Amino acid sequence: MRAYQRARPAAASSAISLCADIFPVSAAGVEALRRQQQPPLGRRQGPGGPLPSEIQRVQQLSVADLKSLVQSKGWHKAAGGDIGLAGAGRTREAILSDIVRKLVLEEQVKSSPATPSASSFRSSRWGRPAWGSESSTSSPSSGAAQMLQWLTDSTDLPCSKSTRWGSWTIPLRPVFRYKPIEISGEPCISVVASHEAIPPPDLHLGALPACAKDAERNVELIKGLQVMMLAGTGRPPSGGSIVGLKGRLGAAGLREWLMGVCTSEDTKRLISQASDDEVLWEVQPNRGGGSLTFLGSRLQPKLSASNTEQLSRLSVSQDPSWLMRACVLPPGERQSLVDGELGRLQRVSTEILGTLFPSGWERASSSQAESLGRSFSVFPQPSAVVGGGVRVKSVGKALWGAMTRTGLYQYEPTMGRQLAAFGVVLSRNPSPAEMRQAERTFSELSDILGELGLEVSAPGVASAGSVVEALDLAKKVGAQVVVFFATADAQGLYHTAKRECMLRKAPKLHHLASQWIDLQREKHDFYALASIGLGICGKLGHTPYVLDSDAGQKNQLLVGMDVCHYPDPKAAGQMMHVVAGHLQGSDGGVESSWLYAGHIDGESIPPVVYRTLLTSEACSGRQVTIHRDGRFTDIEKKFLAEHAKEVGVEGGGFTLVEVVKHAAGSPRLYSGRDNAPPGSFLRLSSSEGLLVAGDSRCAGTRNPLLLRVVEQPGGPNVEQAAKDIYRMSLVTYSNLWTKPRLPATTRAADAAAYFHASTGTHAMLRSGESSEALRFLGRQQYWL
DNA sequence: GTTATCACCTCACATCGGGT
DNA sequence: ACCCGATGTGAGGTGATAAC
Repeated sequence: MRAYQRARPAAASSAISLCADIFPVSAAGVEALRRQQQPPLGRRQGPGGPLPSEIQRVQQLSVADLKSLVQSKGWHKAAGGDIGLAGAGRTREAILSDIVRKLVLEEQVKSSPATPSASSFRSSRWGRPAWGSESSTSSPSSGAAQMLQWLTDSTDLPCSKSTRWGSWTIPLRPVFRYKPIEISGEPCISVVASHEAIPPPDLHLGALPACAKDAERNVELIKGLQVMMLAGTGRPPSGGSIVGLKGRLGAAGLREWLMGVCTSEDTKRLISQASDDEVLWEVQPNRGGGSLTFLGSRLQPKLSASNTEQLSRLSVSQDPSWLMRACVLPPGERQSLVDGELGRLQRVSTEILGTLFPSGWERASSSQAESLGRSFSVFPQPSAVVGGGVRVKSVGKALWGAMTRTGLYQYEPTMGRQLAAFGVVLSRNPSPAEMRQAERTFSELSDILGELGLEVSAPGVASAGSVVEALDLAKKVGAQVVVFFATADAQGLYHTAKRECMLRKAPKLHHLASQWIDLQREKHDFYALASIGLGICGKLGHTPYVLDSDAGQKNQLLVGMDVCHYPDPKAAGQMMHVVAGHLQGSDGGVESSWLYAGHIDGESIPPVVYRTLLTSEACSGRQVTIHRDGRFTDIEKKFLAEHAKEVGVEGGGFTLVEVVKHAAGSPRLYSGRDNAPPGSFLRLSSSEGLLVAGDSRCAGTRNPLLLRVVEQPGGPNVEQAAKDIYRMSLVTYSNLWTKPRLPATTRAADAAAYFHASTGTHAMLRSGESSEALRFLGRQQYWL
């Protein structure tokens, strides 16, 4: 009791403390560095010599060499420069630091936005959609970010960890990327850390028994293996893939032939030294050209995702995902890595770091003063509402328990609680064991649906040799949902089954609902079955739960839009576009979903699509927010501004929100040393922000979404937009136990577009000669 | 059953520089 | 002004895993 009383105020008062891998820089410091710019060099240095290599060279020089370099460049005090060569504190380290600073500044001048020759900013992925401020073409701290990037890239970073693979220890080297970013106009630097695997020198084909001793036996397994070719002196390794086995070096004439072919002296020496049983491989270079012959010991297997599986088949390691897992960075580790690198930079170039961060570098965090600290917030998690208006947590056992006690929020009125289900094993000749397994799963699933308040009527599980046969049986019994049990010989029928169900009507439904269950997978436990059951409810058009209303957002329409392009099955070589639109209320309840298939000029969603979806009936007197997967084009913005007036949208305009899934390396958000909780938000400007959504418990650091609100009449409100998106991320009928990262709006649009493309139904919806089609697809969530 | 995490691969596309 | 290859970048797909 005492402990409870003590603990509670503490928990309530200490609102979660958030921070991000974003570091405010001193505006004065950035400006000072800019002013120090020297006049551009008379001659332009070759583009092939990026600064890092220059710094790398300089770092190896002796004190004497460093001093003479300073003198030759005219940087020493005697020549009017600002680098002292002697006196107190003028250690090698100090002089080196000054030289590095000079080199960095020189390079910055060459590619600064003011210099016409600069191209790196325009082509940079950060050049155009500048973070934090869309209006400015280049944020004030972009030069600072580049400077830090050069400093980091100029050193071979020590490997921070390693992973075991077979008998090798593979070092993992940290990689850092710096970007300019603004928080409420304050210049900052964001840092994103990742890892890359460095193949050790002794890891080569000659050292893999399967590719050396047993090479002849494994040729077929080894063909296609991606390798790096260690060419002669100076040349960087280039990539290629194994196309065949040439033979052993000792075979008649091979050594002499290879000696004659090779030009590099180094290579010739290696060949003459190699033993007779060294294997020679034919390699097809990725660059093109004819295949080349290499010594096994001069070929390193690529440590890449696609290659690890093939390597694992060579029985070096049984686990092909070792690399991926080793590279995952838990939040605490990621923070330490970033801290360590900034600390290292401070030692390498005290002056630059000191100018950018006069009072030491510190993460932007919610505990900071003024606008910086207030830019962080955590949205409260809304409750879910189930049958009888009961409110519960929107995820997991609580939600399940509430739905089983008081029923779903709404059973589709036309259907009520009755459900005709049909189970069928897809196999010409199912084994008794397979039938038993299917029957048991089907009955468990029926029980689950019963718990959700549905009165399931179902004949026993049948079997059918084809999808059509199965659906004819389903039709006879008036089934509204078909559960397919797939045996080994039905694996390829998934898309056919989905397509046929989509195209068939069912009693009281737009289309037949379907569920695919793979009998080859291990038995479905309660968690899986509960998710399947919930999914079936969504596919039937029921509304299992909605969200508790958000004060102030009473009458809102949320729209998700997604555009995909796919090859047109009717016109070879042409692309067709699939636009999916998804309308729901602010409580998450589905209102309707639409699909457009046809050709599109550019990336713009055709006006006819918006005109059909966003009618006056749907929009009049409501606030309407459109979530777009990707960017709105200018044409769309212009059209929507006009259209909003026509349909009488509240507030005079649509709220347009761009949801960017993979904003190249979004800086991560934390709560202390842990992942930031879902609902965490960092406001970057009036129109941009980073949002953490989803509650997956992966080991890694969560990747926030980048949200951008397009300018609008009432002024953009990125906070409200982020709140809506967080709320919508809590609405899923496909899984009871975890929440996705994306809002239901764009997720539904995305999934629907993918569904049609993968089943081929996007082309079939076009009737007759028409090259395009716009269809209303009802409220059933067939894409689940 | 679904979900996100990591790096890399491939493909498509834009842009740049060096020519003519 | 135009072409062409080189270069760089983005999007989307890949696979194992653990959690509920």
